Amino acid sequence: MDKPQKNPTTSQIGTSTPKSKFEDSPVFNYISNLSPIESVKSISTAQTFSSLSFTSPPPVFTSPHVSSHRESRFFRCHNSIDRTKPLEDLNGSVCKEEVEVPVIEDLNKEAPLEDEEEETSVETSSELPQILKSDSQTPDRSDSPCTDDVTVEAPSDIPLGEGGSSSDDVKMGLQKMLDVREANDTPNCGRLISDATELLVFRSPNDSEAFRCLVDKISSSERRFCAGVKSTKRPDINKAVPVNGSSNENEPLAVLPNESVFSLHRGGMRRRCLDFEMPGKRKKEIADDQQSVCDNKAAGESSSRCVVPSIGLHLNAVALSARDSNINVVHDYSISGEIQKSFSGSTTPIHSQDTVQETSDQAENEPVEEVPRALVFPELNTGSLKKKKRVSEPAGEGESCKRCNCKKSKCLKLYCECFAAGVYCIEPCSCIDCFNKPVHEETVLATRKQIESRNPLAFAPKVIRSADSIMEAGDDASKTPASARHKRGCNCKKSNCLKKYCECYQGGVGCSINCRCEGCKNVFGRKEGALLAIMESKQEEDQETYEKRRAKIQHKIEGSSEVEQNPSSDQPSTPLPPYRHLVVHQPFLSKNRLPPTQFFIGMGSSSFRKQDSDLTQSHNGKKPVDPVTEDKTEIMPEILLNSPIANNKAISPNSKRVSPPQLGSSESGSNLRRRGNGRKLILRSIPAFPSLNPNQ
DNA sequence: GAGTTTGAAACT
DNA sequence: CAGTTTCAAACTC
Repeated sequence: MDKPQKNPTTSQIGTSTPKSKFEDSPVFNYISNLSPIESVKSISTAQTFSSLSFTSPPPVFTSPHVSSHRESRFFRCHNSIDRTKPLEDLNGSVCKEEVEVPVIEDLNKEAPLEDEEEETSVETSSELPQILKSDSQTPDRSDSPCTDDVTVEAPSDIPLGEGGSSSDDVKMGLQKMLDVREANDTPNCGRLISDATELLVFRSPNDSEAFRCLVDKISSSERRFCAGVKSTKRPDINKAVPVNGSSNENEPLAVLPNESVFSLHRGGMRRRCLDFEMPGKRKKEIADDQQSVCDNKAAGESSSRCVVPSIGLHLNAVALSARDSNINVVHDYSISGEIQKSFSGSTTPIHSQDTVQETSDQAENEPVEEVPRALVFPELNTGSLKKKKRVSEPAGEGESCKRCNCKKSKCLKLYCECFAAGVYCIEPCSCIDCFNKPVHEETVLATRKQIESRNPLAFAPKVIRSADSIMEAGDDASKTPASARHKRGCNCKKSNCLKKYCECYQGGVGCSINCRCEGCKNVFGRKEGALLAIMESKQEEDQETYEKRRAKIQHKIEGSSEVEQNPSSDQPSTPLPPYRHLVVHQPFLSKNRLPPTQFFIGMGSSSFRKQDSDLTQSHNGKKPVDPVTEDKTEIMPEILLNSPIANNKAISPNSKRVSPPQLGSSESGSNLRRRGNGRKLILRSIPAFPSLNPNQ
């Protein structure tokens, strides 16, 4: 992996522009082949999401893993990019902007270190970076949409973690950086955050909102280290390092974190939940103990925004949260959860590590952090159930951090949003008799397995987004980044797909052939078949013709859209999800890559979906084209043009349940590819699954 | 906040 | 596979 990656890394490092070169390069192709992930970076992020969206089969909470991966990815990307510089800089100058650095600073800040501590801190700082790196790497490997990133990071990481000498150098560099940062403390954090966010944004254009959330999280990376680390690891790390013994520390630290991270990513879901909880209680305690500035920030930030937790976990959640929301509210837990994820990875592994470090740490000082997560959870659990009803945020917003209100399902069925999202219930949940907690991990896993046995895609994101358009670039780089659609489609009869009752609408995607809805007026895209013809023609046509059509369609749409939509008049009436307008823009996207935000938009737009649906319809012929849809067809073309969207076709149009991704996925993917460029996207996402496990 | 509506999930 | 029931979110008042 590393070798091939390097090239990409360099290119990546360069910036977005280099990417194209990359992609073209044989090496890139080779890499892409290796991993399901697509090459395009900007898209890649999106892809990652999409891919992530599919829950990996792993016994553990797959979905969570995914999420964690994603997050990590973002980090990675960041890190990778910045990282290269920083590493170099370490020797001499320090790069402020790098994400990692900020983290380090935070750590230092948070926990003033004594002489011994300083060493530890140094190590810890190194560790942290390593962790980040590792995170990025590992996930990349598995998920690898960001293979490039991974490759980039890999080199840096290796030396840090493994090589003793290198580690020393790294430490030195880190310290320097820390020192510098300390000088700049607050400002740096801001910068770092902003920088990080920017980087992230650039890299992962996919879901604007989701992205934001991610970004926030990333920005919160500081938090993670501060709060999350504090709560879970941080203290441990700081203390643990010394405990372990200076000499040995290096290796263990480097190694463990990485591993843990990996495992976490893969197994992450659970932890994530844990993390969430952690934040609630632990943060405070930790904050008290350590007083870290970071915490303060975290607190302030925590209010922040988004919670992407679910995102990671489930695309659905992400999509939903992002879109619907408006979500400004971020739950602390979400952040913490992320943090934990990043660090903690799989529960067991994490624990082991943590426990080790913690034990040492505990011996020295703070017991609080010591407490094993499991322990923590229980408490949280007990309190959580009732405590809070949903926080001020309407449930919807909170989606990012899922909160449920289950009374009879014990949060062990898909009725439970938390469970469905692959996350544990947390305090904010108002569920009763909740079993979706770390304490009942076994039960949760068993139940999950059961459900998955019934429907392998049960925990996969409901809304599948494909970012490939770019990949397909062959068609048009400009094309919409990705289309999204509901995996199964909706079955709305009364809501006209204009309310959140409709999962398609809720997910911010248009209805597709897969939908069995009646009177569909989905603002994001009505289900219709007419588009097929267009699609086909589109494929046939040269890009130029394609674009021409697009322009025409757009014009038509612009003019007609209101009229057509009018039937519903819904658009106006129903608040459009944030993406909507974005979607509109997409069509316009030219070959030039869209800014991240744009991609986002595109992703969100359901319209693309329709294309897929249309195509599928033509093939399947399942649903007769609705009269309404026909009207829409005009609109659809835009979408079609824009979206290379992958089709779910993997999913049987009729069947409610999606065929298992794994088996079908590849096939479906092939099928998709056959049909059109757009379809590829879906398939790719599927491949990601396997990767997760193996990496572990 | 309580009650109703809605559609997915689960069950038969 | 289709129909029914259960469930919890979304929505309304």
